[in-house]
Amino acid sequence: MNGYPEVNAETRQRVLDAVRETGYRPNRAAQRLATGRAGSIGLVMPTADGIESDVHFGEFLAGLGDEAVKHDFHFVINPSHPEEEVATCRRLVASGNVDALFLAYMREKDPRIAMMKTLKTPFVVHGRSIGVPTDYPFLDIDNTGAFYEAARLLAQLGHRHFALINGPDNLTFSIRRRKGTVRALAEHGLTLREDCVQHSQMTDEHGFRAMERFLRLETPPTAVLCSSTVMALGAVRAINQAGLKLGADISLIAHDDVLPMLKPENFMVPLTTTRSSLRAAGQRIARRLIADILGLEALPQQELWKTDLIVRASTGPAPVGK
Amino acid sequence: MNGYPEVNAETRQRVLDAVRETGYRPNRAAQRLATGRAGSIGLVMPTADGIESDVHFGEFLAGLGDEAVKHDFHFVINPSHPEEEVATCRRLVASGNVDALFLAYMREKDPRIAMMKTLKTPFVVHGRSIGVPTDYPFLDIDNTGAFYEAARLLAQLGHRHFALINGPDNLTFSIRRRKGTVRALAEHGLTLREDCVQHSQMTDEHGFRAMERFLRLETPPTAVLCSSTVMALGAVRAINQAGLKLGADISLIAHDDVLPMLKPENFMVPLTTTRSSLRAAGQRIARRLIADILGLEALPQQELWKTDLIVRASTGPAPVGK
DNA sequence: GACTACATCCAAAGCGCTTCGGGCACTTCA
DNA sequence: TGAAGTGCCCGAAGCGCTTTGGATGTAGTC
Repeated sequence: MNGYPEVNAETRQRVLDAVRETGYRPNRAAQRLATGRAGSIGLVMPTADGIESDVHFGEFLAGLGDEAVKHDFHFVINPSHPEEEVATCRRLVASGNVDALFLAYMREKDPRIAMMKTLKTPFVVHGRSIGVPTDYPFLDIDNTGAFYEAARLLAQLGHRHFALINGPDNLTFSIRRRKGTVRALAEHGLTLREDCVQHSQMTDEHGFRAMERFLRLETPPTAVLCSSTVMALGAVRAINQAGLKLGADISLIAHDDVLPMLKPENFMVPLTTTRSSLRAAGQRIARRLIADILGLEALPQQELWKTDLIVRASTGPAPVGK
Repeated sequence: MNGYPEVNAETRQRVLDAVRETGYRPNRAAQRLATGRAGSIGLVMPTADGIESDVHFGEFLAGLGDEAVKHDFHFVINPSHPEEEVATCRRLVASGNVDALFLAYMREKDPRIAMMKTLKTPFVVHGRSIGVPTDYPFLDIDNTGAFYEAARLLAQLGHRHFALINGPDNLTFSIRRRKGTVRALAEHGLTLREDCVQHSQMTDEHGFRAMERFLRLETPPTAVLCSSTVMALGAVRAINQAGLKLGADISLIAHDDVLPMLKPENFMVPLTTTRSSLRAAGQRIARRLIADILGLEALPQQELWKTDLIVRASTGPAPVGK
């Protein structure tokens, strides 16, 4: 069954027939015990009572799945309180249950990376940390670049007052997006005011609340960057509710993870976006992990994907006099 | 380490100390091989290139995780093409990799149930099938009742023309919701016209398209039932775009799975909903599965949760003359 | 003092698989 | 004709754990 070269074709056929008839499946646990491998990718899912789930997680998982199914791999998902991720990762690997680990939700100086480097289990990071040596395998999108270009476009359109509706402030993608924004503004002699920045889970409600808050400011922003189309949803609602015209009174660019659930082109005013498919990232990471485990093709260890800046109707020149 | 009663307290302490010092973790594969169990719940994730991922899946998973983390259980997720779910389930169980299986996305006469009954592995179904004996463990919400009551409320408000924006037509929750709707209408001498029904994946875009289509009809509906707040999002947009007033010209009730990402109370016009927390369902199912595996408390094998009908501003009396 | 009764500890068996080194039968070559 | 080689098959070892039936030592009993 395992493709040894010295067995007779006829004998092999007999075995295979028997397998089919009896519906035999090798016991994975025994297989793993004997070989040390069993076709599984481990991941830690941050969750706990009261902690909001993240839509993006499911989409990413779908991508991992697309690829995994092709090689008969499965996932071992270890739920964990977000505070205990390092310990959970270590335990997951030590349990000998997984052939490789996938790491996400990177933070600044993320301790998981150093920990993983001490082990021999292959891993790939989705995203990148900050403040630790960049010598680990990762796949990230150019968050800094994406938001730099988005902010630059808005600045070129004459906008002077910016706001940023961002993801959680401890995650590195948020940090980089902010950095990219600030850099673009600086080049135009502008700054991002502290009261025009929101960091939170990426839900509709947080987007709405943030935008509402911005619009109550003495000098409200005319240009808004938004870390997710889900947050943009809320932001747009707040804009409408305030009687403002998106793309005229106020411009907005959102990052689009290409969630099938919610497409920026279908917004009442189609959104200008920085785009990068989360699902594609999942597929790619699964591919790399599996190639690594199986010793197939050597794929690049570090990848930084550019995002697309797609201009639609939600951006326009700054309103005069603002 | 495994709590045998005959070992000296002092000896045990020595062992435990050693464990701590060396960071020893039992190999799960070996553990499973020896005991036949290893603390894992299996689930099959329907996915494939080109198949849209489902937001609801992630939320449900979070619920499972909340509970699993308390007992140090993990999940084994086996991605599978939706067409091959039965085979994948069988294989997952046969692989001896999971202590229990969780089944979702139930269809009519779902073959997975009969298959699982022939095995000894515990399982719980999320939802219920139709057309097979109801003697298997499940947790479902009363979809028929939910949509019956929602439709009845709208009928009582004087609505005569109904539409239904539903999930995929092969899933039983969709079938039951439709049945509940039809039943309520029948009691008021009304029918649900075939061209006022939409079955599709529950995304914003499908909601929008469906609503657009309905509004182009000669006699457009004034009352709309919607299987998800995500679809309602699109539907509401179409309503706005047509210049109609939600809650006045047209009434809408959506089913709310309590997704943190998108709250019906935050819609521009807050949505009337039938509510049942998907995450809570996940927690409960994990609880039942784990109790079963560990032989803890005996929990009910079949549960049918009522939904809440929460009236907000998206429903109102039928416009006169319609 | 011999014997039973405990309290502990330990060693062997076995979970189901993979790997690997022999071993058997047969062929080829000098 | 014997040695060397080849094709194929199979049995034994071992992966790291749990379980269990002694074995060992000590205390209590008559």
